[in-house]
Amino acid sequence: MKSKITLKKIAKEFDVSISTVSKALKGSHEISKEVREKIKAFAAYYHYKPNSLALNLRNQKTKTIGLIIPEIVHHFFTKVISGIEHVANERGYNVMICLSNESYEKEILNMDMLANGIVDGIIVSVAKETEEKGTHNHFKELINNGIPLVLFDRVIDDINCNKVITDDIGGGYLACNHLIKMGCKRIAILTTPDHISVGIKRKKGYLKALNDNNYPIDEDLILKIDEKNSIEDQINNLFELTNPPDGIFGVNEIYAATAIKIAHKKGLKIPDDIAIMGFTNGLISDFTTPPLTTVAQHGSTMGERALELLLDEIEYQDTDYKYKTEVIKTDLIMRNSTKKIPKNTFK
Amino acid sequence: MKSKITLKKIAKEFDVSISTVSKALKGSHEISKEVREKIKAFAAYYHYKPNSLALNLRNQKTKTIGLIIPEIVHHFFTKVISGIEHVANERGYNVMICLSNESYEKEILNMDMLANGIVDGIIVSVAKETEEKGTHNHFKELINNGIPLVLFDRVIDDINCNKVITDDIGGGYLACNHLIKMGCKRIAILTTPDHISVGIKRKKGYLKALNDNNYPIDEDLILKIDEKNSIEDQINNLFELTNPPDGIFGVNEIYAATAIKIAHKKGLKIPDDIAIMGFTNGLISDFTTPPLTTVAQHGSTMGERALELLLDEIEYQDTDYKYKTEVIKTDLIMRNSTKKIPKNTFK
DNA sequence: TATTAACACGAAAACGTTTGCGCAATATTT
DNA sequence: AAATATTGCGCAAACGTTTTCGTGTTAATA
Repeated sequence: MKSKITLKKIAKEFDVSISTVSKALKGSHEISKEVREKIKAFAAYYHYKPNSLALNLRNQKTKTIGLIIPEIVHHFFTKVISGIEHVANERGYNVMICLSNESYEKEILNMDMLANGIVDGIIVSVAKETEEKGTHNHFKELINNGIPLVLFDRVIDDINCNKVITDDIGGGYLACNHLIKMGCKRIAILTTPDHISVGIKRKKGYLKALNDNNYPIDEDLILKIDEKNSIEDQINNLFELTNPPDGIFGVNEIYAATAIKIAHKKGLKIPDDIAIMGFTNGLISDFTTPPLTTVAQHGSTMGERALELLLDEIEYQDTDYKYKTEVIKTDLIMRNSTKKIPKNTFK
Repeated sequence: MKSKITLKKIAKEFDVSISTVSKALKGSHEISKEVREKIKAFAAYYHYKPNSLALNLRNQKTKTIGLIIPEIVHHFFTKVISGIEHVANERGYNVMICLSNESYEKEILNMDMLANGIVDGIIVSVAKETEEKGTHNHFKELINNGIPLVLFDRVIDDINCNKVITDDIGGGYLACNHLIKMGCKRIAILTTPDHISVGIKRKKGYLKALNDNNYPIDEDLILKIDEKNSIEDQINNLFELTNPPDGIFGVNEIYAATAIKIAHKKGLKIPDDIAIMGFTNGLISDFTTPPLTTVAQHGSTMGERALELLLDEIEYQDTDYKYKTEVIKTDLIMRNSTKKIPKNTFK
């Protein structure tokens, strides 16, 4: 276990100064060819690599950016990470990923840790607990400290910074509108409690689609799922209604896939008896029976754009930088859980 | 955009030396109570936090560990990350996650980057390309540089370091044996090409189970899937055999779930006509129809153990450290894709 | 031969921290 | 009053790097 080779050790080896070694390794013509070559050879032999900490300290930048996400066992966030990694590679940056576990405390802890010189900028998707609490001082402080911040997916309106969001309203509209086109008459939505921003927006799109098509709004068909209790039990109640839905829109993959599961148990045929849609084209959607029609939200594009915005801000020279909010459009992925069955032509 | 507050700036503010400020903030009694208090108050007001880079450089350690995984859009690895994060939090470490994208080059790039003082140790799951290539010098160099290394899941036998592996052979045995118990007579395996270590091992377990039960080995039933071509097409061939299988063991979730998909298309009933098993209890398994019986490999436990081993090595004081290889047992998760149907009692 | 140019290298500061040691100035003891 | 103890603070080194400036030696020019 020999310790790392440094400029100092090389300098001692040849009885020259540290600066000579540094210059030699950089190929400076200040240093005679002879000395240059032998130092280079020696360094190569011992696999010399400049210590990053020292470099970062000197340069006052780390070429590393921090990413704080609520959860990692989640397909959407892994896609975002892929997108971020992709751009980071291209532009010579590293990524430090931290998990908030949806906790307000942990989010602050992570931010404090990253903010102490470790990273040049931070990308965050806000934890549920923070959204619920509505306390945003840690973000303001970060910005005050001059550390560039980009919020994505779950953002906070009154923080002034770059943002990348999914067109959740448009996606909700897309989903509900599709179910209407498929001939559904009573369309339910499986959504989140009211403090989750993306849930609210997707529901907004759903309501708009109903309105635009002159469908009545039935509160019985709006199910706000509380994840502290059994998701399956809560969705099951929907199927027990005296006047049950013939179309279901789940605002995420799990809700929709669980609905499929229950429909199977009830002996309902999908999509004939009931059509089911999801949101987020994740791992599950393609392997349910039938495969889930869903709204794709392009996680990796979001990641790419988030990092690009961050780096633009970091590398911006002038003083008149203007923050942007980018909206990433969603797309409908048609599969068989909502297939249109022409009336009276089947059997 | 005011820049970060430092000891130097505080020192200038009160016209004292940097060391006075440092000591005051640490509550040293060397400094008079009066001065101590006013410095503390000032620092608190400006949210002073010591610069991590400087600290790390001075202490010659970073309390950060590096993690290199081949892929992140993969449930198993996200579970491992969760486990690692969990232990890291408890023991005051940070985690830097890097993706090799299954590429040999990128793996080396990541290792080089991490090795330059940024981290105190590294955890790696080897990229497919590296396994295929069989070149392991970068690992040896790392160890030579005195940087602790832990390999997990996909490991290399002739690298001397701590390792955490799944009991892949045992898991393969568990799966195949279960299918035998369920009454299957012709059991196929969907596995990987021969250079992927975990695929080989799971197949080994499958072969052992066949042997132990005096089942013949039929090469037609051993399908090595080449992911460069359509997985679905390759599996489909299995169903077209003149003497097709009545049980299928996929060495991962995707292969098994794809088999289910094809069985549905062929109009086969699962598990009555054909039983199907997976490996890895991921997101998909619970949402297929019927839900997949599978072998759970406890990713988060693996992550936890990997980091614990790494930190033990990092924090070890004496010179007689001994490397360990930990084998994490697998468990059978019974679901309905392999349900035993008692003969002649159904319909 | 005296002046200047070119060459080859070293010293030192800077990034932000911590900490052992030294040294005044005061306070306490003989 | 003299010797000693205590208090309160600063200096400087160390971590590893880069880079500006200075300087001594040799070579080229006037």
